[in-house]
Amino acid sequence: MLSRKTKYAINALVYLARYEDEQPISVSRIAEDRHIPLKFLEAILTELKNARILKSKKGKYGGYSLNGRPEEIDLAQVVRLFDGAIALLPCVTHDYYEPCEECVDEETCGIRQVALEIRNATVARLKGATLASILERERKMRE
Amino acid sequence: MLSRKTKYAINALVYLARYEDEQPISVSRIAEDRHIPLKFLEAILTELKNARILKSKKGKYGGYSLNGRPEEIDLAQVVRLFDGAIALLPCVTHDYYEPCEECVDEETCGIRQVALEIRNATVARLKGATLASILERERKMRE
DNA sequence: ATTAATCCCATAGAATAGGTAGGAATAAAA
DNA sequence: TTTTATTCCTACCTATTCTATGGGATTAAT
Repeated sequence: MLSRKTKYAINALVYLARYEDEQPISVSRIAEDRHIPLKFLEAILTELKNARILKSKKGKYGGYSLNGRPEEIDLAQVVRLFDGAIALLPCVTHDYYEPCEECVDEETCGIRQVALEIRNATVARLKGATLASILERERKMRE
Repeated sequence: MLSRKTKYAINALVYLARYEDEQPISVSRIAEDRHIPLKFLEAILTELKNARILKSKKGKYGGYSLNGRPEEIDLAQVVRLFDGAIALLPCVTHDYYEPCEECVDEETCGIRQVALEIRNATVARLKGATLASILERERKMRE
């Protein structure tokens, strides 16, 4: 399951994409509109900024903006940032690779194969889930 | 990522399937062979027994046995038992269903669709990963 | 009786999740 | 130049979950 942090992050990003032309948007506006604890969201947006997914503008009338087009920002990036590896096992991740401590022989590990297939399928879908595509889906469903 | 508990459980189950004709097998044997902390494994096998995935025989020469054929026991059952829901969001699980607190409109939620597709694909693969199929994969790979 | 198991209950340290508090720095507007 | 609205920074806090460990009661085969 995704952590609250990740879900809040996704919600905030979708919000920013939706009101793209009103950027920069303040943390407090997003927090109120999406019912996210203010200070918690502040920390989340800071992380997104450090990861260069968002950019910020300080001072009055400042706030956060997407650092890139909604087509370029996808859920794989966000999930990895907050929840770490997407895979079920450390030995099938690309970014966070580590052997399984208890794995006697990685080459012939039957669980590993399954985990690898699941990872590949999941990553592909998360990468396909860009902010743009999420907004598009929502638009279609509202009809 | 799967918890250690789940990984230990899977390892123990594969071990039992592999030495099916030597059942019942004691906790201490599995713990030593697979390098799992004894008392921790004891608790894990108790849970598997309560879930009727294993059965036990007390006293000398006792131990644990699979409660069913290796074709009938799959990773979806095990993962659900120890790590809970497989889905990324509570609103797309079957067993543990809960709405997302912050979700304004579940019907038109764009993230939900993605999460649902991922869940379906993942569950299908985990259900396909029976103990029998895992052993079969390992056999093939050793060639 | 002895031995080798499971069963049962309680405890505990470490890490993580989720959230809070207060104030400094910055920048636009009045 | 003061006010106002914002991000930035640092520190803290609590509850829960994860990963175990310890001791002894019960059961059953030899």
